[in-house]
Amino acid sequence: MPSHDLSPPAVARGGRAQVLAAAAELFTRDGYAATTTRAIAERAGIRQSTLYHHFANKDDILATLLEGTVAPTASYAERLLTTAERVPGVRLWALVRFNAELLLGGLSNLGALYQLPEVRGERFTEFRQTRCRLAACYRELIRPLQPLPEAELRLRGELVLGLVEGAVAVARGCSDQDAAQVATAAADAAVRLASDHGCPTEQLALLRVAALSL
Amino acid sequence: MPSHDLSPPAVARGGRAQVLAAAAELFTRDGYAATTTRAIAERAGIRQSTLYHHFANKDDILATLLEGTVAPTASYAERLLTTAERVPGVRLWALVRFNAELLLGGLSNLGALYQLPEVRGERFTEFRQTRCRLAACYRELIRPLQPLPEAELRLRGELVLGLVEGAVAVARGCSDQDAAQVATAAADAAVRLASDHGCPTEQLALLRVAALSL
DNA sequence: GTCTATAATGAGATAGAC
DNA sequence: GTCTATCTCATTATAGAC
Repeated sequence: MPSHDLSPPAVARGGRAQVLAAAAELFTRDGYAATTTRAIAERAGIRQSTLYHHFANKDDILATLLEGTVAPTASYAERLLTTAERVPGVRLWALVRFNAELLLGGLSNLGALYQLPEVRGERFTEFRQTRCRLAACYRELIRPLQPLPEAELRLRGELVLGLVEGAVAVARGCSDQDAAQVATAAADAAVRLASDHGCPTEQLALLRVAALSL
Repeated sequence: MPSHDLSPPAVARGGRAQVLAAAAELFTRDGYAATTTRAIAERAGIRQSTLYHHFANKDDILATLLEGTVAPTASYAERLLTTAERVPGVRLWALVRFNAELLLGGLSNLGALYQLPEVRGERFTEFRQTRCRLAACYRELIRPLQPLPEAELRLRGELVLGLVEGAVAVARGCSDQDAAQVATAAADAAVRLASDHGCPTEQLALLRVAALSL
């Protein structure tokens, strides 16, 4: 056999992907601590003990899930920073929209799990670092919208990031709003939040078009 | 003895108040499910089983805690609605500031617990209803800032409320920011978020003064 | 890679003396 | 109103056969 797995992430029956999907649904619906490994296994169509063939423990499942949502967003954000878009706000809108859609659009609202106390553990170092990289990108996209001392930029960046991750809670509350609408609303709100002078609806419409064609 | 307790909520040694304070700290630090009744009791200076003399069960402790933060805020909000303040935004600023300070300023950041899956249970009906009343107040304070169809007003209200409750997560991240600063920043952000045209820093300064003297 | 079986632990809650 | 003692049950994780 080769020294590195060559085909691990294929969607197999009862495989890793099934377990992750099941865990995502249950973690977001019932909470992490309240979700038992039995419940995950049952939903994935395997026995509880078989989980430990795919993952080292329960934390490992959560960490995999979180890294899976934050890593693509950070990559997207870093690519975004290399593009030459002159109009301030367009890239921020695009990033928030991307971020919110990824968090909301999947099978489950993984964003709500970012705040979990368990995430302070060691197994989640990589996740936290990637999220820091993402936060830095947010700051770079806010900066041209509003000149701000570094400390205040930091705070504003965290508020915007908090708004995005908090949008999942909103989506839960408004049952008749679908994910795309909430993601768009979050992107609008983020741009408004970023700058002191806000952003009127007409200008926002232009921003959206530009952002969607990035 | 009288038919109703006449002096139950006094801060007694090992009493209800001690238990609540201990639970608040542990719930916010370690999470609800991960906090054991033993740990709460130990911190309150009593034995685990004695908890059940003060509360029916674990949920009962959490529900008491949550009702204790949302009820004063809803009362304040409803009083605010009866006052005659003409400048739009002043009352919204005041409410957000009050709300954020209460959530952040106590011993613990109870706002983070609002999103808990357990809160969907029956024991939390009263809490959820009070929070709905609070949300309605938020909408009434946003309305004069920005004319909006009812559905969009609803969404925007939820975003603002989410921002406030999410501010606790921000406060955790920025260790060098104290609660008052974050609360002020949240109030600023909320006013900016509420209206399409935002709110420049100078105008915000006037708003703050007016709000603080309400 | 999945299973059965079970170990090892710790949880919430109750009983009843003082 | 607090204690000691304990019940009952569910949990994570492991061992080892197939």
